[in-house]
Amino acid sequence: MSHTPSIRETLATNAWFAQLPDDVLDKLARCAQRRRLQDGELLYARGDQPTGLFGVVSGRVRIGTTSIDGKALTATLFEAGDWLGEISIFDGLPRVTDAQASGELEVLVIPRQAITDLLKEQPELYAPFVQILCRKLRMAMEGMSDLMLLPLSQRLAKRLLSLSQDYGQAHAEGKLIDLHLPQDELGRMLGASRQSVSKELKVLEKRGWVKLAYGKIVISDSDALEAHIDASFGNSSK
Amino acid sequence: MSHTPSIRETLATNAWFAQLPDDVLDKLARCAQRRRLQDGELLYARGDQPTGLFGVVSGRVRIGTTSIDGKALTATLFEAGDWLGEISIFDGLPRVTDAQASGELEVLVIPRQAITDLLKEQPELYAPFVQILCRKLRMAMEGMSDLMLLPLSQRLAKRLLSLSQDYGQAHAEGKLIDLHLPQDELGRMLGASRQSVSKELKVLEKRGWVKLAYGKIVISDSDALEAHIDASFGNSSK
DNA sequence: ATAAAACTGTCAATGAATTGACAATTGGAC
DNA sequence: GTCCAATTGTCAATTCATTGACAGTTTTAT
Repeated sequence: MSHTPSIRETLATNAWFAQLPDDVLDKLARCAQRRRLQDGELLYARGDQPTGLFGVVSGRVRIGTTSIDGKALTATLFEAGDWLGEISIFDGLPRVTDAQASGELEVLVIPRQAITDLLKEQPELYAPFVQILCRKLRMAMEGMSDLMLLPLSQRLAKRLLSLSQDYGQAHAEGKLIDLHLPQDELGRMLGASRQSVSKELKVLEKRGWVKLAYGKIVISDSDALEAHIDASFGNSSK
Repeated sequence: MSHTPSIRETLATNAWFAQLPDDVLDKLARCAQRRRLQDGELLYARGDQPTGLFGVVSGRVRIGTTSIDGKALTATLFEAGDWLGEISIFDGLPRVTDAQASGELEVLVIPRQAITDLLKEQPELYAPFVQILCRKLRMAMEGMSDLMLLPLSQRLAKRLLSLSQDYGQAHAEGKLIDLHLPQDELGRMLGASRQSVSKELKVLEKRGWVKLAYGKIVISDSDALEAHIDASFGNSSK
């Protein structure tokens, strides 16, 4: 295998960290540690005291919760380059969600202390964190309103488009989403059962908007999906 | 009527602003303006460019969205002493929600420029804002997971408890919630129809946990409600 | 190459919530 | 007081999604 990047290098590859001044990066790199996890292992669990901020080096982290009766929900998936765990870092309160390795995972951990010290010294570094918090807050609010106001069919279309934007690869017949993302995980992201997701996907396929394969989805007509999201029901017929 | 408090005084009555240094408060007070709105008037609408940060002096603000087909959702209600509109202030992006006066409303407006200038000069003032953002983010995530995982009956119980904590007044038979909060508004907060809310409320009443009256709700057994929230279904029978 | 595991498609039965409709009640305006 | 508007209670019909079950397919591990 080739050269393993140093912690300092890993930090610098992230768009968000790259904007920080060099000396800050050095400092963070010095207290950061690597950690490896197996598939399914928990980075942290709901209710845990906050330990640090995590950066995904390779692999994927599933952020979610599981209710008493076993029902699960997935809020987000984080990939290489993403950072997670800020909320508890800032307010010091217990974790709201579980963070679980989905597949082999390698993360960088920056201890909470390091972040809070840094912010005390250079409070102007709050600014970029505030941007992140705002973005997450917007996403959460939009997700909530979608959940209340849109039927599954439209939530699915929306999620497919967003996945194709984030992870889509060019492909002969459209944009290919080739995450390891089974329908039942999609269901957990949408607040729906695996069977319902399967059914709705089939509908979209029959309309020629997507193509389905084992573990893969190709978005072949994103314009149509886009239109589908905005369509209210009433105005389609009559 | 009695003495109308100055803007400076109004600011100081808020727990959050009161923790700011005096000179900062003076500065903010100088650029803040009062604004009065009629019932139903919009403070801002989804998609608007951000203008300022709003503080409720008297009355109530309904934060929500309305979808194309007229379905509405209420995310929060803000009362006197609450502040709203931070997200757009920080990231400069358009409003995600509508903010609508519910009843007569008086607000204080601090222009965006004033906040951003202040933060540039004294970035340590980010800290308290970050706390607010974190709290909202936690609430949003919890709301989302409730929406996906809990049946209406439990979401309702949860909301009633939280309303009684925030606004409940002591009362002979329990804690009285006497907001002007019709069942159909409750429905918009819970992502449910007015009829379903009515039905579930009746169930709670029959169990003796709440008492219903026109526009009022008395929480008579909050422990039972608490227990109801945690109860998964499977384990009740069999 | 084969078996096991993971994933997908589909169906019938069930349940939960919506919609629309209407009657009954309450509060406030005049 | 009287009337109107707002709110509540309830029902039947319907839509939407869940659950459980099972067969078929694809991948992965050995």
